[in-house]
Amino acid sequence: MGVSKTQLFNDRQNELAEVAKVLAHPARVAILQYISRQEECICNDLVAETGLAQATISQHLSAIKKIGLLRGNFQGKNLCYCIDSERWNELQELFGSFFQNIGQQCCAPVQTTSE
Amino acid sequence: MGVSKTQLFNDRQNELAEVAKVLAHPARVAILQYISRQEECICNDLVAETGLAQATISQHLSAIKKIGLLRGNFQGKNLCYCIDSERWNELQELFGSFFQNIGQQCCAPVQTTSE
DNA sequence: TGTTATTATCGTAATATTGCGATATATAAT
DNA sequence: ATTATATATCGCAATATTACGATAATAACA
Repeated sequence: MGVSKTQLFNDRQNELAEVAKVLAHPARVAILQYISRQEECICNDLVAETGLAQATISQHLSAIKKIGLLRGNFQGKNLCYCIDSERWNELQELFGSFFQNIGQQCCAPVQTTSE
Repeated sequence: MGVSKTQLFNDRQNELAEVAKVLAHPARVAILQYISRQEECICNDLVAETGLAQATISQHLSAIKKIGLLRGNFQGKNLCYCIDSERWNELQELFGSFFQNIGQQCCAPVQTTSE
């Protein structure tokens, strides 16, 4: 098989999983962190920074782009990447409320008093 | 290849990716949400709830367990699952600060004034 | 002990991901 | 147009994930 049965789950669950999949590789985590640190966005410094091949970095970038997190624009001669901050906030909210909601309910102390 | 080069990244990046990998499937997202909703933890209701086979659910549970999020104890006759709330808070913090840190820096408005 | 119900593990097939070299595309400068 | 540099895409091999049926292990009860 190997195919996730996404139709069994709701949109929110599928979106959260989709985004988590992008964060599920340390290279992409590192790329996001690196891009955010740069005043001027970057290009293929990521190759030097991470030690991965250029083709591999490009692939990771396109995964990040696929969920709407990456913006690229030319600044003089270089193509500079940049995180879409609006989308970032959206995802922060998505994950934030996910952790919050479950955290509030999980392992609530069992009342052994009246039963 | 197909092997992630984790040695190129730091522990925090690898842990975040490891956890994200667990959240990267809607079934596991749904399982976490379902478990947290139940007063009494659950057993194989997840099979009925999700429509996945029992073996598949068990696999997903073991992925959740692998990152320390699952506790199981016998309550009467049934094995009942429960989220480890201490670990949950830890991961909430991990993701929270990840989103926060990048959110603060990303796409900072370029100062075109003095340059 | 034997039965029933629940959960875990094994084996396997289908599909997805990771990584990279090679190559194509795109942009800026010559 | 040509060259140099940066980025994207293709094709492939290795590995990982997903799903499930079959089967084993576990626990409560008769």
